[in-house]
Amino acid sequence: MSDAEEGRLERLTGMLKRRGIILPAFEIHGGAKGLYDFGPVGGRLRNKVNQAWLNHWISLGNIVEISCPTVTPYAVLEASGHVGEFSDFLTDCNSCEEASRADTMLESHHPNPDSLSKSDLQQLLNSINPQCPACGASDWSPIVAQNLMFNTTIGAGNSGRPGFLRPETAQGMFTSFPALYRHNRERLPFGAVQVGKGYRNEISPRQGMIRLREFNMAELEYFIDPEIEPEHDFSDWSSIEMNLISESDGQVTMTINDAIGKNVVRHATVGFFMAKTFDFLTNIGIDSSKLRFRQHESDEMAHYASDCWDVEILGSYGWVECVGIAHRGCYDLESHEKATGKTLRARREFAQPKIVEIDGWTTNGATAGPAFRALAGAVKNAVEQLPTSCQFPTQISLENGESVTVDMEHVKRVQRTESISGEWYIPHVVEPAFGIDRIIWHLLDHAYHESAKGGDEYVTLKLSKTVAPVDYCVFPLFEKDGMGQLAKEIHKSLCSKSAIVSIYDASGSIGRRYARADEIGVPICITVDHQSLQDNTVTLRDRDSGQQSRVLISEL
RNA sequence: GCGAGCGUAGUGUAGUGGUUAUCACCGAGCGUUGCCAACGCUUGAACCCGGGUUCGAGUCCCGGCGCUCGCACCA
Repeated sequence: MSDAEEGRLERLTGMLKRRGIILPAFEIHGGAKGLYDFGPVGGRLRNKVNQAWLNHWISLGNIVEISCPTVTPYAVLEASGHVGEFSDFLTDCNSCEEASRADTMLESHHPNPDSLSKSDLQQLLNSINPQCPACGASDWSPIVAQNLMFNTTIGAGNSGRPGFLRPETAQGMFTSFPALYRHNRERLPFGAVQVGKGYRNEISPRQGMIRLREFNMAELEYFIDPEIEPEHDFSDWSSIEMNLISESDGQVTMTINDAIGKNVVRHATVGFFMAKTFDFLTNIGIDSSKLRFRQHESDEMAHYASDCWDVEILGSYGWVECVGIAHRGCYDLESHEKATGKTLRARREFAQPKIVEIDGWTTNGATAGPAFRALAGAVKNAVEQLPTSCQFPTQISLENGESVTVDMEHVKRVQRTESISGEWYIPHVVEPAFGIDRIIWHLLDHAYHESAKGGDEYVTLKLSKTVAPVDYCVFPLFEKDGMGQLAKEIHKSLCSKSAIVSIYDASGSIGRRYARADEIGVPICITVDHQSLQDNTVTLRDRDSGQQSRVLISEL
């Protein structure tokens, strides 16, 4: 990062803290790494982003919103693979005892240290022996694997059982698949969305909002039948060229439709969600020229995924992954099925039912049991192998070499016709997963504009109207002659409208008040002046152009 | 935390140690209707988990987990 960029970043984070958008949490107690507050302005911003996200997906028509607990029993995350796999490789500085991630320290010495095994990573660490980012020493303890989940105990004392705070919202959507399936009238495809908190006990949180220990995430799990070719309409994006970094072709620019046609994007539903994600991000104010899709390398992708694209956004910390769109196959549902023995499947009917004839023998438990005692199980197995034409009594030899006589009273005929009308299969899942905090960070980063105004530095936060935390500021030119009162009335009537936030501000010069409003990105300022008292009009000032226009109060 | 009771399809349930695990509603498909839970045919779905006793466990025993009710506590 250049000095100029570093200066901008410092001024931006300073402004965010000063104006109550994003600030370090628990600061009066010394703060806590990786934990941030959304302040009085940021809280509203976060909510609007979450809401815009939900609306964006729910409008597809086959998506439902659910909300699952963050406290999660051990067994759930064991089944999902998180207990075993979800860990980072950690090494301690022997000089200052600061823990660091071995892979991140070696990033400049290996193309993808994240993919290395523990022993390879240890070898690389030994040969490079990097400096400790905290104290500068080069003396490291052996690498240990550290699980990234916050563990907790569900219930008190001896009756408590182990659990974790969820590291992602997804598992709750997989475990409630049967309810979702039935709710959706047993028809695929459908999806479930959830916004909420996730927790990862990061070893070294840094870069502000980029790596957090408690974070806001928003995930869609979209369930599809792998045997049905997906049909998506890409006409909305036919003229939009997207920046793609593909595993095989490197950096390319093409429409999403072409990318699917050329198999750069391997699955149409993944491509569809990439396009929808592009829309979402640009609608809320991400600069499309600072947005790219990067395909995971084979060694970077989770072993079960068949294709995965990250959305990376360019900001003060470089290109940062903010969204992951993964084709997860049947891995998740299958894992929970194996762990629980419950059915997590969807059904497809055959065009024609299959007819299966069953005709043979089995034992009659009520007579064969007492007759053969300990051998009853083996006799049953042997009898079920007998041909339909078998005559009783008959002599049969068992697996253990013994020979028994089976009478007619020990057996019964099994004869029926089964008609099999369909089959059960495990749906595949395509999952777009959004890091809301990272997206909000980049919204702010992209919206933050510095300019010179009369020799002073002037800040405008050019947030999109869909996410701007404050919709209107109402200013009386002066708080006298009834202007203050009229302005308060306007403010009050705006506040009474649902989903509208207005701020009343009468302190300081009018220019200073515009500047305050611009700094938190208020799109429109309303000013009550002398003329307002006579003709019931006010001036509307547009944030980005500074243009003013007069409108009737009744038309606001 | 204490005491009592209970865990069978999505829901509510039946099930003398041997059934292809009952019934109803329900869901899906097709048809007849045609506007606020209609009808017919086809079809789908379950014994909480783990041990034990037994030739054989939904059923008996033990442990775990969960739920309900009362008491205690509580945002």
